Amino acid sequence: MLQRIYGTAFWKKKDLDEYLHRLEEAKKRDHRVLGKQLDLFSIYEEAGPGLVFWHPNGAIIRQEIEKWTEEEHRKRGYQRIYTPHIMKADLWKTSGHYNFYRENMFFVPVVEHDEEERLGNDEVPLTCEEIEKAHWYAVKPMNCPGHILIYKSQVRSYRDLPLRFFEFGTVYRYEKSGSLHGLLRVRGFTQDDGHIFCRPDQLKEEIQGVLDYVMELLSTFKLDYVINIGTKPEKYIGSDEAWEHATQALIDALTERGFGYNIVEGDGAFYGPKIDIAVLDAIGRKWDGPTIQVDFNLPERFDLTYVDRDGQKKRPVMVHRAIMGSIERFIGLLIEHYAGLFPTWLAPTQVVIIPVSDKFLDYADEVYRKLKEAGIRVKLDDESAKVGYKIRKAETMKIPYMLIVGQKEQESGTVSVRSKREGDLGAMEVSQFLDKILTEIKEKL
RNA sequence: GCCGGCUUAGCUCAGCUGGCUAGAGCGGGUGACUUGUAAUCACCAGGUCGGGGGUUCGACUCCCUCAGCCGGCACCA
Repeated sequence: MLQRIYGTAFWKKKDLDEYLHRLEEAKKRDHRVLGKQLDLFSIYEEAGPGLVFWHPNGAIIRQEIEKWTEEEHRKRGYQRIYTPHIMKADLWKTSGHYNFYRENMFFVPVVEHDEEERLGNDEVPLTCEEIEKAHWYAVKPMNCPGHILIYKSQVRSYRDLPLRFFEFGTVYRYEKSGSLHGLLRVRGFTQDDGHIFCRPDQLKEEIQGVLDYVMELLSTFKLDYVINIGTKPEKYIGSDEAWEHATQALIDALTERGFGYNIVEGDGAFYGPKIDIAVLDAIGRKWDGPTIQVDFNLPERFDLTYVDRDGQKKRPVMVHRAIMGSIERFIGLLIEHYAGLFPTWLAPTQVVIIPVSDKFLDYADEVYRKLKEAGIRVKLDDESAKVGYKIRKAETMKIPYMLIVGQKEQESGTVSVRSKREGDLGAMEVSQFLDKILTEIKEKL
């Protein structure tokens, strides 16, 4: 009989202590725990593993991030598009996903059946016969084919390039059960997905544009990261010259911007080299998010062309890129990164007003209206409970600001400000507080 | 998917080697209290113990199986 024993060893007691401390810290920041505590999202056994339900609080965070992302894309010359969630299986044969990615895909059979027979029978979804006769759709695991169809919808001139399409593309992938992890690894997620169609000579500049955007994201959220370049794998398509050109474009783009990077030999996709940027979580684990991938394969498979200056049809280069990667994963990382205490612009509830007793409800309501009118996400805690209890509730929910109002404040027309970050800030005029918080929101502090 | 562990109330968890009507705290409801910077008190309602099957006089407890979760591996945004 064999008995397997697992263990983790440390050279010094201090290393072990640090490790244990880090685990404890990570537990406090765990996005799955905070997600429940802050009422952000949930996942249900009965709905399916890896499928996320965004609660009102989580939805606010997501919407704020999407708003920001959408605006950044617009500024950077992207055109927003929408594509369907299911498409015919044949399309995925053309794209090659059916062949290479089938085991990760969800399929939808379309069946003609006798409605009478089906009524009241939910035991067997499909008979073997029906499966044989069904024609199949696939739920999209990626957004590229949809973007490509739009590219192909008209003849493109070299003057049209680069063409940059952007979509919040929700995709579904049947990830192995053991790899699922809260929001960080799910089966249904939304990519901030974009595809750039350009001429080969535009490649480096386009990559730099994406890189600049990624850096804007990482600095806005103050995230730590590592940059990796994945080069030509053993199995690949496309000419060696094309690989050489594209890989060099990635390297040059990074070097000219002064970024360090690791080369991961053979880690490129079979269709082209890529830059992956891994974001670090609370315990230092790396999660790929931002990605820039050059693709020689799909333009070929879908026979994409543009008419060049000389009147000849030429093949465009395609760049797949995601800035956050997946919104689910990105928010998961943010929850851990901020330990649930979101910057004010993202906080689901930005301010809670706490009247000392019911006697001050009228004044509290007056303050509430003023903030509401200024566009602040504000709540009035009108429960007949002690101040200490209400403060505790707000602290637990990690609300950035509490405004305590009682006799003093009502008489002087002020509010007592308690900041989650800065502690007790004392009494101020409502307008003074508004200036402070509105600046904070605008500056994304 | 693989290896190991786990699954009891909305949440976090008790429940000894199988044996009376399965417990607590938080949360929820009701009432009282009218409160000054991290938990006021009392009462009440919530569970076919993850699903299915088996062993047994008897299963939350033992076995099988399915599902889900957790940790790790492998794979990926």
